[in-house]
Amino acid sequence: MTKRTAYDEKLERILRVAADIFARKGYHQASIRDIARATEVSLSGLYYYFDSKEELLFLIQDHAFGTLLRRLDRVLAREEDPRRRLHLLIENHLRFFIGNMAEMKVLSHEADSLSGEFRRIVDTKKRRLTLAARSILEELNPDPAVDLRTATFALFGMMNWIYNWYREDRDMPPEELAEHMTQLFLGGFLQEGNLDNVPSGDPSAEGDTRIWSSGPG
Amino acid sequence: MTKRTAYDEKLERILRVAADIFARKGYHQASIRDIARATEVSLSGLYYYFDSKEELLFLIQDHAFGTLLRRLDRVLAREEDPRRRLHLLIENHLRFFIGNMAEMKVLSHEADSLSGEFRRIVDTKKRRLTLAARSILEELNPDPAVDLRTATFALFGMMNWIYNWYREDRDMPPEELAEHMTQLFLGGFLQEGNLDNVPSGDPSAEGDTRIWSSGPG
DNA sequence: GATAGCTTGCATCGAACGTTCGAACTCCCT
DNA sequence: AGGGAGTTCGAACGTTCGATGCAAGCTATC
Repeated sequence: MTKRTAYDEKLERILRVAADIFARKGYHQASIRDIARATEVSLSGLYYYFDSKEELLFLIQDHAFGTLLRRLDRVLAREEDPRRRLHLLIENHLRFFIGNMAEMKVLSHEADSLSGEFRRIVDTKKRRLTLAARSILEELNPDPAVDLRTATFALFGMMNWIYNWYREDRDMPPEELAEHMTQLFLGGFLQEGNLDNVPSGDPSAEGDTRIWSSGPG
Repeated sequence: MTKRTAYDEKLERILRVAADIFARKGYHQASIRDIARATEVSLSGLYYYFDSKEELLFLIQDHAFGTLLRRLDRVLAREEDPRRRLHLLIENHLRFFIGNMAEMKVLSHEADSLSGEFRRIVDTKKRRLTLAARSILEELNPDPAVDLRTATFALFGMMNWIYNWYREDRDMPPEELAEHMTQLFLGGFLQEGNLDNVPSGDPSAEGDTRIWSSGPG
């Protein structure tokens, strides 16, 4: 059924190039003229493939999120152990993120730039992803003192923030990064087994030694 | 020295209102006319307080970051224990973040909107904050297998992401959130003492499913 | 009541923006 | 060879933007 027409291919090319530009300059900064120049399609010619700049943004986001979710479903389908499921979710997320930095930056950064029906559709997909993560965390039977909402968003924060710092030529590949983050999230930063409560301030503290003093008094 | 003139107060009010607008509409979306309307200062009147829209954005970011760093210095000065220092950093960060959501959203979201000298100055402050966190993590003597760069940015991701989900009326106050995140980061999601490595796949498992395919080759 | 700092309204500039429209081109089916 | 649908284009529209200039008025301090 889904025949691969020339139309489809050109549209996908436009989406890819536009995502790059949106990622680099920001959605509102980037002009349709920029995209026309980069795609080598005329200004008016672009409007044959979408009705408005906002729809173009929507198509990028929806396509990216759809792919991410589809892969997640596929990957999670054949694993039951909660820890491994968490690891798979993180790996899937990071792999796709790093492999499609532009799209994912647009997704993270321009969430508010959509409105109306466009916004609703993307938000629904986002919610599905959040719930998937949350339900895995539930399966893990965490310390009941842990707030699940906080933990879920902490996890996504950890993962999604990478577009602010990750460099392919400098940082480890996604699979390795996924291991690190899984380990970290499941309690891996300090190796020591005993984790008594994080200390609250001790009133009998020492003098006024400023250990880390870098800045203005 | 620093006398509190009417000029200063009005400027700060402008910065505050402008931050609100930038946070809500985005920097490029918001017009100087929007800010004139909201501050009830005339269009030309605004330009008495800054020379360009970009400088206005810079003033907001620099002021917010400056305050954050100043408070951090003060708070860390009287604590030596690395765990408590980490807790203080997180608490300071979240408290300021949540108390100044608009400014911090602008800071996180419009980092790329500055250029030249403005950009340089803000980047320097950002770097100082990153290094402060990193050096505390070093003091903690973590599992040497942990990559410090990754861990540092994971921590900031966890914290900075909150502007995407935190609601004052729904979520816990910053102090409590700081405890949760400190606990989480130091290894608190699962309570169990023994954290053997995150499971690598058990070869005796089901069929040919690749359970945990990590790492290149 | 003069002086300096601050503020206003209004008019205007050039540049850039998203979008539209009718004409033209290309390709395939007959 | 011809026709029609699908695709592409150049040119232009109307609007908004950041920024500036200017004459006038306000207000507080000496």
